[in-house]
Amino acid sequence: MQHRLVGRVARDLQQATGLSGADYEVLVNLSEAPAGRLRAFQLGAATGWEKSRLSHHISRMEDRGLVKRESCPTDSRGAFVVMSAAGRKAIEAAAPLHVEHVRRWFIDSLTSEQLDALADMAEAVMAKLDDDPESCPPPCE
Amino acid sequence: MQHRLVGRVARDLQQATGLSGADYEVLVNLSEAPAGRLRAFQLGAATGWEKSRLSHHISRMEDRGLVKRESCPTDSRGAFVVMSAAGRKAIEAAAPLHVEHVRRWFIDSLTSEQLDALADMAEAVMAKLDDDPESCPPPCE
DNA sequence: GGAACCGGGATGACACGTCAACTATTCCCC
DNA sequence: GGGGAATAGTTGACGTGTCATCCCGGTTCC
Repeated sequence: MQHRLVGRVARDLQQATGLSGADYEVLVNLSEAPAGRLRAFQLGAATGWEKSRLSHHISRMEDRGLVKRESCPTDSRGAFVVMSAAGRKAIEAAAPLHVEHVRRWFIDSLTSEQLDALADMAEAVMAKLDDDPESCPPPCE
Repeated sequence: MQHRLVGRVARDLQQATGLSGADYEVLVNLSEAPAGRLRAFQLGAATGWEKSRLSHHISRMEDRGLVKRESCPTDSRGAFVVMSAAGRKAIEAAAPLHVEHVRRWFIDSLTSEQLDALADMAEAVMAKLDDDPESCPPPCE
């Protein structure tokens, strides 16, 4: 069901705005940052992605003109990811639609008690994953 | 959380047995079928995958020797997917491990009441997705 | 000062999924 | 029985995600 739900919401978003779920997540994070710019590693932390995935995705988004890369003056190996005007426009168009879709397909299907219960479950599973000997993928800091 | 959980279980499975989640699903379905063989469309229905995805995946598994394709005598456009000896061995090695991992990371994190509640939620969302008028590309307002 | 090491990031190869054609066969109905 | 729709499956292009590897600048420590 998770697969179908996410697939559905992603398709709706894609069709309506041309943004993938990943694009959306990147742009949301950038739009919440001062001046729409973040260091790549900060963006990685915010999304929980590996740096490799992030780098690839930023490249693709750069090709489509949604973001730009800028070098960092204080750490010359670093890179900023900056939202372009097109990126800003895209996220502003997409956000309300996306919220509405999630509500329509997910939130409205469940009662608020169910949502609370679900949050508890997610937390329980995450806790289990966290205090594992060698589970490193997301929170290695 | 779903992403992390599935990722974790898949990595464990991959590392221990060399099978991906998709491989596993194919082999489980084949192993439950008489003679370890199914028509491609039956396998598609069982997994819920599109035929294209199935075809691609079967090709990859065929390259690795886990399954074979055979043509169907009664419908010459059809194809059987048959588990090979290696495939049988792989699934028999993987199944108990996989069950144990799912239990460890998921089932044991939750109470049985939570699991029941989760099943209800999944059903509710699926029902909503099912009785959709195929929400048209143009936000049919 | 230089070697070893670390952290930020890029890159290439590859697995996976989806979409859009395309082929080939079978079904159905006039 | 002949032609169009439906069915079964394949293929190619493309976007996405992971892994391993490399590069390069900064730190640390001798």
